[in-house]
Amino acid sequence: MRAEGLVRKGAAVTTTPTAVAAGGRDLPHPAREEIRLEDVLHALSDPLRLRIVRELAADGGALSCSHFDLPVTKSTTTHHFRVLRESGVIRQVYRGTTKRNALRREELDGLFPGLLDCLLAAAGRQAVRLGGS
Amino acid sequence: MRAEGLVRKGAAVTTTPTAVAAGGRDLPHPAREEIRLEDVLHALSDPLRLRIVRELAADGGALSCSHFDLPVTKSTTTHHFRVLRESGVIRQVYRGTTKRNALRREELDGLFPGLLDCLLAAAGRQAVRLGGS
DNA sequence: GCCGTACTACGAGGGCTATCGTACGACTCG
DNA sequence: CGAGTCGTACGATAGCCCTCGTAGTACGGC
Repeated sequence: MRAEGLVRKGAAVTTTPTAVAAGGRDLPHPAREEIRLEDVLHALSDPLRLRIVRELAADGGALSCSHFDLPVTKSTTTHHFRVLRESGVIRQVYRGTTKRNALRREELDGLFPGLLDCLLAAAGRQAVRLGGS
Repeated sequence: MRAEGLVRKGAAVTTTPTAVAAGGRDLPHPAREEIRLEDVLHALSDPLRLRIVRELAADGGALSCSHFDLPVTKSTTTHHFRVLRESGVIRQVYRGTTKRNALRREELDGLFPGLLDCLLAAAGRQAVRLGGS
């Protein structure tokens, strides 16, 4: 399928980098005031994303994407991190070949005091209740 | 399929206030232990459902579906209430031609202490911040 | 018995989401 | 430079979700 849209791209093509994802490699984050509760709840309503957030909170620092051993492919992992970033839950910063992911804890606490701790506590309780660690 | 629709309580039913309450129509609710945090968060990630829950919490009692003036049709309203019920957020009981909707506050507080209050507070803060009521 | 009210069931449409595979770009180290 | 690692972009697929309209059921009152 896929018509032969690309013909040995490395050959005679101009190879202009288009700088779309190049350049400073900045990632779009919502401003603090733009974070919406519904988006945060939706982001955390996925088991995989909730697990990511729990691990980030447990570590307290910044972890790379590859640090997580998730039962999905890299593409899907990228997708989930993007959802978390665009909802304002985490902040992503490039650092060499890896990316550092960290909770936006202070901002979230400012917007919704106590919510993050309540959610993490609830998730932890449920994990214990369901036989998890 | 409806072979069990023969409940027909019209006869000499005990009319216990708590059990079958006011009708032969029972609605399926998840047991307390079956309530999952992800489902609750997903249920509350919809603006309409979050609004319903806020009104229920503000009233503190049981409100009928038709009490809410939502910008959707009745079918959609039914759908949203069903999502809230099946996720364990609210309890629905028939009473005559109407249905009473109430938060399952005690059970939720038992499972996830403080979570509901945090969520309601966060929703209230956001409503104020966004110029709403 | 009959009608109005309150809500449900079912089916359909349109959009979003989760997942994957493949191809590609950016960076580091030999 | 070349190879390897880390992550992204794009296309595709399947499934879920929100919405609606129509038709139907249960209850209460006339």
